[in-house]
Amino acid sequence: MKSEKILNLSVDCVVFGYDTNTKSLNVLLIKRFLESEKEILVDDYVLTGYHVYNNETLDDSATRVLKELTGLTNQYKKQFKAFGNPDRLTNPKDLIWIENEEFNLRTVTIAYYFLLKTEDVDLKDNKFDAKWFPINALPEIGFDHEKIILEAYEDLKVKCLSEPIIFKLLPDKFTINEVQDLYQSILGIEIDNRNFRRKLINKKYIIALDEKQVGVSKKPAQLYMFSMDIYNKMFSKNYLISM
Amino acid sequence: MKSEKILNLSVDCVVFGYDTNTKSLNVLLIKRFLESEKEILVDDYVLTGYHVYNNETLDDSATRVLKELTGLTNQYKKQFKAFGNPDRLTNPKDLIWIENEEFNLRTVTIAYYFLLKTEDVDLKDNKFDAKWFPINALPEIGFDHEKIILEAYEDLKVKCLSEPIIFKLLPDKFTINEVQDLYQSILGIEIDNRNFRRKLINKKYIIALDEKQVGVSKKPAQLYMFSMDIYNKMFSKNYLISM
DNA sequence: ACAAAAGTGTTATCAGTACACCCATGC
DNA sequence: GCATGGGTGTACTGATAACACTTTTGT
Repeated sequence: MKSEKILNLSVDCVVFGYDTNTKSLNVLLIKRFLESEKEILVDDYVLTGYHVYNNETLDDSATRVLKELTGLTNQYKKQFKAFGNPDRLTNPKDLIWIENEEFNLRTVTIAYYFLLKTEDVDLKDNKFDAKWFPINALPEIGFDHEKIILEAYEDLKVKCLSEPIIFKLLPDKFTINEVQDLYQSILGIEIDNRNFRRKLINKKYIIALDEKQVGVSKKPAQLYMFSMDIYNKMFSKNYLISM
Repeated sequence: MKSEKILNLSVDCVVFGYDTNTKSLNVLLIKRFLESEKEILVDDYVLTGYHVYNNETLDDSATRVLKELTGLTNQYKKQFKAFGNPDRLTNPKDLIWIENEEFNLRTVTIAYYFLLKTEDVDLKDNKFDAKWFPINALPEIGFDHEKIILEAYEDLKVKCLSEPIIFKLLPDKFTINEVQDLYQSILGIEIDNRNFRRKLINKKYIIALDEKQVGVSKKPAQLYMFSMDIYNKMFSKNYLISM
């Protein structure tokens, strides 16, 4: 089977990263720019995405797209929804853009989100002009990609309450306060520091290291790591009905 | 835009219903049967599904498919995953079957599940030979549809813990014990009746009616209903981090 | 010595869990 | 009158929530 693009099928990837300095949850977007002789026709940002090839799985497709953008593989990935409204690519700007690409007008996209460590991504000389944007300060966005981003964000909010995926967004070694800041950024809430510390430190899969922060200009904090092994052994399925 | 099938895109619907008598969570499947002169070529069950039309949304597509099978509209519906492995339709039996249909070999299906009241479905003279099967006693199933069913079931298990979707599976008027039985069927667990009653009756959106069961051969139970209005007004988003 | 962020304890309240018997009804 | 499923109360335990000050470090 020859490797051919499926013209009415794509994957789009919402790439989330967390910046521990600015304490903001960011999305990685690529630039879309097109001008004629006298005017700028398209100038905005979109998700990274591409056609699915006829001989690859949807998951592989998303993995490939992420790799082309960031060079990274083996990142946390979740297929969260398919978007396929007949009019999803029919804004005037999008129509102009599509003329230059091999897209079918009616394309269904399988949307994924990725969670990764901002520090792992090097955007110097990125061939797509990729840039991080805070989830709360998105630029002008093309296609229906803003909707896709917001639905990914909703899914992330729900999922981070019940699964330890938050650690995918943090460095391997982190402080308790960094975890708290991250929860606060994602959920948009305030959390009591004392209660949060106690709760987190009591988890067996949160391991205190023999290390403290270095290079900080104030009191350096204790570092911790997350152990997926221990977490998995704990069978953390509890059937708490809380509807 | 003329209404045309998109040959490499379909929706498949996992239809869940609950039988309060047998206390089993059921899935509605349709018969697949094909024979040559001398042998039976295909004889199993599959999900109901169909191509997406080029001028309809994915949601509309699923709604249409459900309506053709059951006559019902306005049922609870959730798009939960896309399935698109290149080899998902390539079992020998499936290849024989596909010859008779207009399917592309590489078809991506957008999978939905529906929750409805078994009593609302009339299977007499159903043109697809549809039949209910307990989720724990599925027959031989074609394509990759068993996988799709099991993933729908997993999603349902998780979702019923945090959202009141369980009532979509029950009659409008139900007893506390019916709700308990349903949770037990879905989750495969035992629940303490006294604790469960207290918890449920204390919810403001569970309303005791001025009615009891009729036509039962033992002590008739108090009937209750679920109020979506009250539930919605309660803003039940609580940010309990329980990972 | 000072600024900044790290780190620490107690109490009150609520929710979950475990557990065994009586009651109302239809037959 | 009896079999069947419906319905009830209490005590224990663990988790959450509210709340303010001291400590450590780098500069």
